Amino acid sequence: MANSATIIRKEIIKLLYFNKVLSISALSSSLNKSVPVILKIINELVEDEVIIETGFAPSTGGRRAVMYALETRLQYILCVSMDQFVTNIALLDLENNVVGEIDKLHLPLATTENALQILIDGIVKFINKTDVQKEKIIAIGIGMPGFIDVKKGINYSFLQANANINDLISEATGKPVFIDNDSSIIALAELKFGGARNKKEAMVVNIGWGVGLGIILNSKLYRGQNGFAGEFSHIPLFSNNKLCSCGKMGCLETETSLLVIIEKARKGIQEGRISILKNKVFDVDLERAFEQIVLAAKSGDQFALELISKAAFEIGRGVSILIHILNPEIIVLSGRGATVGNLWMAALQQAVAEYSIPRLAAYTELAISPLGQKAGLIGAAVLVMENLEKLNFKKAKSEIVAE
Amino acid sequence: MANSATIIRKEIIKLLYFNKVLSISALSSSLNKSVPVILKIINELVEDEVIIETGFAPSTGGRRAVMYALETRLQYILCVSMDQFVTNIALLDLENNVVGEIDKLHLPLATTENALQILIDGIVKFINKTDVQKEKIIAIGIGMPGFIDVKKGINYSFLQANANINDLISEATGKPVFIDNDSSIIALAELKFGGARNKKEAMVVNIGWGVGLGIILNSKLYRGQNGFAGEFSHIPLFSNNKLCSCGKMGCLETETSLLVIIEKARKGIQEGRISILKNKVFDVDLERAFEQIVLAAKSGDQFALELISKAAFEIGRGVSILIHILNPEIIVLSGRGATVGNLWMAALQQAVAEYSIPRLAAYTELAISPLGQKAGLIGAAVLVMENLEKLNFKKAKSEIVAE
DNA sequence: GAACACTTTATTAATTTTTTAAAAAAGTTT
DNA sequence: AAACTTTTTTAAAAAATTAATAAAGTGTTC
Repeated sequence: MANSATIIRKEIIKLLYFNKVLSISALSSSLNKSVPVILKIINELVEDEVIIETGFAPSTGGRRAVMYALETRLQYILCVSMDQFVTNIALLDLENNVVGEIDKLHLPLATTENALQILIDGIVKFINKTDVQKEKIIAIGIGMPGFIDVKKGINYSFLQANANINDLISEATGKPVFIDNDSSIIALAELKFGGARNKKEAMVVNIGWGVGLGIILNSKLYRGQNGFAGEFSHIPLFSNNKLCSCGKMGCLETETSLLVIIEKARKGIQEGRISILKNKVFDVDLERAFEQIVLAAKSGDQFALELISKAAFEIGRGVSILIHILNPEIIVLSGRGATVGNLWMAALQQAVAEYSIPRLAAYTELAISPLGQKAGLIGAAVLVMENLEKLNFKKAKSEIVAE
Repeated sequence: MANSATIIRKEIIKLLYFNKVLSISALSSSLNKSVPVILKIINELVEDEVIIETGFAPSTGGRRAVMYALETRLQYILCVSMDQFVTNIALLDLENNVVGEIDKLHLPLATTENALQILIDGIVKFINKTDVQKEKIIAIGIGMPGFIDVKKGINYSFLQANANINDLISEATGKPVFIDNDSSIIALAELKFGGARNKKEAMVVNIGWGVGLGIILNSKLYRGQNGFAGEFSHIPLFSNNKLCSCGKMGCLETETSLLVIIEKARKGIQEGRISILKNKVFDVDLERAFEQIVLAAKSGDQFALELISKAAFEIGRGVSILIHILNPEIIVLSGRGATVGNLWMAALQQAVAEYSIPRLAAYTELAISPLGQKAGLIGAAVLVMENLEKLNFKKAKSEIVAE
C-alpha cells in the first residue's frame, strides 16, 4: 500500500543513501514534513534495523543532533556498466563500495548475435559466484549504450529481443531490473556523487567510443519525450562529408569519439607521422589502443596530443551550443575518456571561449569527473535507488525482499 | 500569510484562468486535494465574487458537475510586448481578450538613449487613458528582448538603468511588475494557450528580428541557471566568417533572422535579381519591409521565396540540434515571422529530415503557432498569472488589491 | 567558574487540518 | 422502476502540524 508513511519511509532511505548521514531535523526540512512525523518513522526504521544511529552531529550552538545512517551491509545492488565493447558487473553496497571482484565481459554489442543471452548468463554466473547472500541483493541496475525506451524495456540499437529486456533478466535472476542509457546513468552518478553534486543544471559529457550526454535539469535527470534526450553524438556540426554510423553526414561523432581518435592515429602513422605510437598495434584491442595514445600524450608525444586536442576542441564547440541553449551551471567531463580529463581541458576551454558569448560562458564551470571509471557502476546503483518506490522493502533484519 | 488555504485559493484561480471552466472534482484531482477541501474554498471564492457558477457539465453517466469560472471582467492585466523596434501595450481581461485599443510605440531599443523612460511614460499614459478603473488592473507583465535577470530586474542588453527595472516601473504606476525575455514569454503563451498546450516538452522558436527560443520542459518554462537559456540565435553553426552583433562569427542569426532576410533582399535587388521587390524601399520601416517580402513570397515571387526558404532551412538545422539534445514532443514556430508560418514549413521540415536521426525526428511534431501576433501579449498575461502567489488578492467585490 | 541567557534538538500533548467514509442528491441506463 | 454512476454534502476518523515542554549544549557576565 502506498500510504504516506511508506512513501516517507522510502524517501528517508533514499536521502540517507545519497547523503550518508542525516539528522531528524535535516530530514524534516528536506522532506517538508514535521519533526514528529519523521521521528516516528525513524524510530520504526531503527526498530527494523534498516538504519542505525551513528552518534552526534557537531554542535551548532545548541543541543547536538543524533545522526542516522543506513545499515549499509544489509543490502546490495548488482550493477552492470556496459559500453559497446566491454561489460562490467559488480556488487555495490549502500556506500558505493565494490564488494568482491568486478567481472569483465568482452561483449561487442554490434557484432554479437546473442549478446543479450551472454549478458544474462554473465549476470546469473556472477550472482551464483558471489559470497553475498542472494537475498541481500535487492535489485539490478544496468547502463547500456543505445536508444532505450526505459518504460517498455527496449533497446532499439543493441540487444535485440522480442520481449521486455527487464523482464527477461528479471526472470533469469529473480530480481527487479532497471536499465537506462549509459550516458544517462553516468550523469546520475555525477549528479549524486560526482562532479555535478548539488547542481541544478549540469551537462555530463560521456567521452567514450561515442560522445554521449547526460542532461541534469532541476537536479533531475532529463530524459525527454521518449528517453532519447542527450543524443549529442549526432548533432550536425561539420561539413566534412564524413558518413557517420547513423547514416547522416557531419555528426559531432565523426570528429571526436575515441574510435575516431584511434582511427586517425592509425592513419597518421601509416602516412608517416613521427610519433612514439609508430610501432604500436591498433587493430586488436581498442581499450589497449586508447590507453597507448593516452600514454603517448602524457609523455609529451606531439602527434598524440594533437589528436586529443583536436577532438577536445570540437567537443568544445558542441559544448558551447549546450551552454547557449541550456545555460547550465557546470559541464562535467566523464566516462572512459575523462579518466585523463586534463588532457582534454585546455582545448575544450579554448573552444568554449571562442564559440560562446562571454556573459554566458562566464557562468558555466568546466570540470572533470572525480569518479573516473567507477561512474558507470555507481550510476547503475543510483538508478536502482531512484526507483526505490517500485521495490518492496520489507521489515528488515536482513529481510529486505523485493518483489 | 501563506497558509495552505491561501495557496490553494490561488492555485484554483490559476487553474481557472488557464482552463476557463472546471468542476470541483476536476480541481480536486488536479491539485491532489480532497473534495471537501476544494469545496470549502470554492464556496468562499463564490461568496467573494471572484468566481461564478457557469452551469452544469455534460453528464458522464451520473450527477452532473457544477462548473465554475473566473469573474473575468473584475480584473485586468496590463500587457507589454516589446521587440527591438516596436512596443505594444494592451489591457487583457482574464479571458485574454484585448480590452480597448492596443498602443503601439516605435521604440528602437538599441539606439534610443532614454528607452526605459519612454517605456514608463507610455505605460503611465496608457493607464490614464483607459476606460477601465485603475484599481482593476492587478499587475503589469512585460516581455522584452535581451539578457534578462528576472530576479534582479536587470536587462543586460537594453533599457540600461542603475536600478531594478521592475521597481522603477512599479513606482511610476503603483502596480506590481513582472518582466521576462520576449521569447520566454512567447513560449509561456504557447504552452498555456497555443501550439504547445498540454505538451510536456516543447521548443518555441520565436522568429523575429533575431531567432529566439523559449524552452518548455516538464510543462514549465525552463530558464537555466541565470535565466539566459534559449540563446538559440548565437549557437555556432556556420563557417561563413560573418561577424555577428554578439562579436562572434558564424552564429545562427547571421543567416536566419528577419533582419538578415531584409538585408539579403536589398543586396540581391542591388545586384539585379529579378523580383517584384525591385521597386520597393527597404530602408525606412523594417516592419513594412518584411511585410513586403512576405507579400512577394505569397504571390509566388521566386526571389522572396528563396530568401525565406533558405533561412527556414538553416533554422531547421538548428532545430534538429534541439531535437537531438532535448527530444521534445513539438517544435512550435511563433513570433512575428510565424504569422506566415506555412512559408517556412517546407524548408524547415526538409532540413530536419536531412539532419536528424529518423527515429528521433519521427517523434517530434512541427507546428505553427495558432496565436499569431497576440502571443507576446498573452504571454505577458501568463507571466503575471504564473506569479499570482506574489500578488495579494484581497476579498473581492471588485476589490482585488495588489501590493 | 558558576549562574544566566540563548540555541538547537527531542519528546509529548493539544489543536488543526485533511482525508476517508457515509449518505444524500441528481442523472443515466437497462 | 431498479440498478448503477457521478457529484455534492455532512459526519467521523485519521494524520499532521503547532505549540509546549524537556533535554543538552554554547556563550557571556560578574
